[in-house]
Amino acid sequence: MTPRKLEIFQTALSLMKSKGYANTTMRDIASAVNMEAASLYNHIASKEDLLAITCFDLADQFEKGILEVNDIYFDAKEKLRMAIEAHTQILTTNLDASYVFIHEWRHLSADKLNEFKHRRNQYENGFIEILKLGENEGVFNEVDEKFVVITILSTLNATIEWYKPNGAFTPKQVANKLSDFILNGLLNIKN
Amino acid sequence: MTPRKLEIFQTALSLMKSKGYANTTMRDIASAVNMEAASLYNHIASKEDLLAITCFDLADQFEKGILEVNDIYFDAKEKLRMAIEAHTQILTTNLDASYVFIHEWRHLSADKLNEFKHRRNQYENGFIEILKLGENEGVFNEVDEKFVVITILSTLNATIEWYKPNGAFTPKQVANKLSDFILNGLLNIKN
DNA sequence: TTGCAATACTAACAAGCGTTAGTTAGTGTA
DNA sequence: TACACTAACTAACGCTTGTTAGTATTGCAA
Repeated sequence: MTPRKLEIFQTALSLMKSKGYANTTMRDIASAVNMEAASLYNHIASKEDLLAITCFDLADQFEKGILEVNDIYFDAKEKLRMAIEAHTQILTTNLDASYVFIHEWRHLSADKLNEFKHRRNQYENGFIEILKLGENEGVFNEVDEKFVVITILSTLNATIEWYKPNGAFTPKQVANKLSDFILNGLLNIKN
Repeated sequence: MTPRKLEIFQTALSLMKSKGYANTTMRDIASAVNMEAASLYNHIASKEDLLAITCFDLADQFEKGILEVNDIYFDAKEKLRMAIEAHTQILTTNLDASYVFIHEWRHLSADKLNEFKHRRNQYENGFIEILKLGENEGVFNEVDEKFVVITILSTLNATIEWYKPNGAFTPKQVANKLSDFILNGLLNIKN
């Protein structure tokens, strides 16, 4: 990844974050990096590559995170906190890419779309494993795992809608807020 | 709204749900209702109208819901449950429209986009009102309200990713699951 | 029965799209 | 000096898009 290619990716992701994939043209991206649209093709193969490489690179990171958590022996509560922290770390350190990943993946072409969905399913299964462990331990409430895992991931992904890299919270602090919310809920324990 | 116009809207929303707004062409919609693209313009003014009318109609419903909840005297816990139920009712009884509302609103043109964001902010403020009430009552944990309201709404909106109208749960049951999750969290109280 | 409004059609336009072809200037290497 | 490589350019292609103009058909109201 040459510096110029990196610049193109970062610029493209930033544009796609604010305007969406479909509304971001190659000419938009080109003019944002001061070149002609045709010149982009010296660096990337196609517009879809920008999306696909971004999506699958992040998918790699997410998978690596959940696999590491599930490879280690810990109780479910601790595992869930670790998985949440890993997820949050990736989101907050790749804000634009994460935004595109979460909102624009359905613009992938058919075969890549299938692969993407399959890998997302596997990732969800990693969380379901933790939930089941917690239920066996008696630590988590018995839940509809599919419902809960979608809910948890939506909760985590909401981070990209408000997080500012130089704002009040470190990624670790965000992860703790999210873990507390997911584990304890909104109610004050006294009540 | 004539029957034919209704059919066009429902068909368009269904297509936009599966393919996205940008990838759904007027010719797609037309052929799905067995007419030519040009004929659609006897019923609707533009492609964006399909999106805008859908978004603002749902916005009306959401606003009405939160206003009713906040106009009634109740404790915060009950109010939050009511707001969650109202939100879930609208989502589950307008699945395609809700999907488009949640995922495609950013394709609105500039001025409508501003109005949309403004109204979404007002809706969030309705929830923040409940959160503050709950903190004053000592019932809710002290929280960063902006963080929590975005998190809650993301949690609620995740419903459209899995809910099936003729599936196992009524809207009311879904609302209860969501309320329980948001209020109590995942942890078994015994622990 | 006439006339009008609603609804469909065919044909086409202007704009914008991603991408390719062919070329050129600059840079480092044999 | 000669060559190859990189990265930029101009020009254009083929296609799709939302939309408009103009016209035909239909069914109800007068």
